[in-house]
Amino acid sequence: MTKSDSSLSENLEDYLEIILSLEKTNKVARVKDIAEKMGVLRGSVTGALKSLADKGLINYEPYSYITLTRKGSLIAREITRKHAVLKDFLHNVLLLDPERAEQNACRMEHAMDKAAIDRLVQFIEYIHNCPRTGDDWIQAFVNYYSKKEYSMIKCTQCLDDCVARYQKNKR
Amino acid sequence: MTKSDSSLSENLEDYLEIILSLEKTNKVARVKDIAEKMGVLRGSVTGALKSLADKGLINYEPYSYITLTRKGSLIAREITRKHAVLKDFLHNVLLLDPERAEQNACRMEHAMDKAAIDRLVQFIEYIHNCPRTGDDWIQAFVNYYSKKEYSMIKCTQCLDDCVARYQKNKR
DNA sequence: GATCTATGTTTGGTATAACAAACATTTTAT
DNA sequence: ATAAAATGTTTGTTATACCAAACATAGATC
Repeated sequence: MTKSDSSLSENLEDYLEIILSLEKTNKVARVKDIAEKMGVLRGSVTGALKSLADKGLINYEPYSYITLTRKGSLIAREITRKHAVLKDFLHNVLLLDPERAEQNACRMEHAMDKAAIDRLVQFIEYIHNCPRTGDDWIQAFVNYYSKKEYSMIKCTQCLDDCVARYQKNKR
Repeated sequence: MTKSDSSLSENLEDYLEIILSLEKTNKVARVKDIAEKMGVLRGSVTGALKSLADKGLINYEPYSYITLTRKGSLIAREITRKHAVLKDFLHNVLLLDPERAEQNACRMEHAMDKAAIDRLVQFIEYIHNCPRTGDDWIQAFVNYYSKKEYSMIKCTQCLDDCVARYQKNKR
């Protein structure tokens, strides 16, 4: 495996991700649509496509449609998965608004390796499955961060509810 | 505020962060040390320093020592804070080993905006302060991710312990 | 089937960021 | 005080990635 195969720039990762999403909706990707989604001019896309083709990640012939190779598809799906996981965490756990979650996920997807993402997935799962946490615990986070002084007054009640819910679900 | 002021490349952010850390240990930063920490040759540093000086982020005269301006210091500390928060989360919450936590934090620090980091800080705090979670809950995450099948057998005991600990701390 | 329009490519130029190696300056040691 | 060593800078080249605008091709319309 040559260097150019293993190390993809963030930029080229973005191209792959976009090509995958276009493949899903349109079967194939077109330069015009890629340019639009990347926010660049069509001329800039051609260069990127040559680079991706060199690395064996897309099937590309000038003036023809673009599809991902097996290898390109694997990478594109990996990045798309990272994106989805991060957006889920930012929006549904940290409770950031959808736009901000999306913007941050777009950049973070290039910064985290597989081990970190995999562990984050397990962590999100843990929150949902552990009887001590769950969705209501996440919702209670709103009370925590939205108030200057966190009121611990309701903790007794909250803990009781948590235990009661567990007992109820156990049987 | 001109464009060059507000938008710093990840690369220049790294330089600022390194200059700050060198200032802390050596009062001033030297080209040689910056080059070493950045993993580039000395020649590459000079160009970056000119760029940072242009943006008013460092005090720089050829052949002289380098210090951060007020503005540069603010940005450098902001990035350093992001780095610390992320490393803490990756290592002490997701329980990634220190090296991997560090590597991921290095890249993520450029990807997350202030709102996302601030919310993450609150989330970490919430985990520590909420009676339903806390340090022992994080430790139990090890059991969750390290086993193929998560055993819910000990949940009753864990929940009881959690309640007992809360009652004990309350008085 | 020729023409027009949309789409894709090429070319020349810009900016960032690095290296290698020649060169300049500063500091250290004799 | 001078020579040597360490440190800092410059220059020319490379690679990525973009734009603008000229150019080429393909598809749609008449």
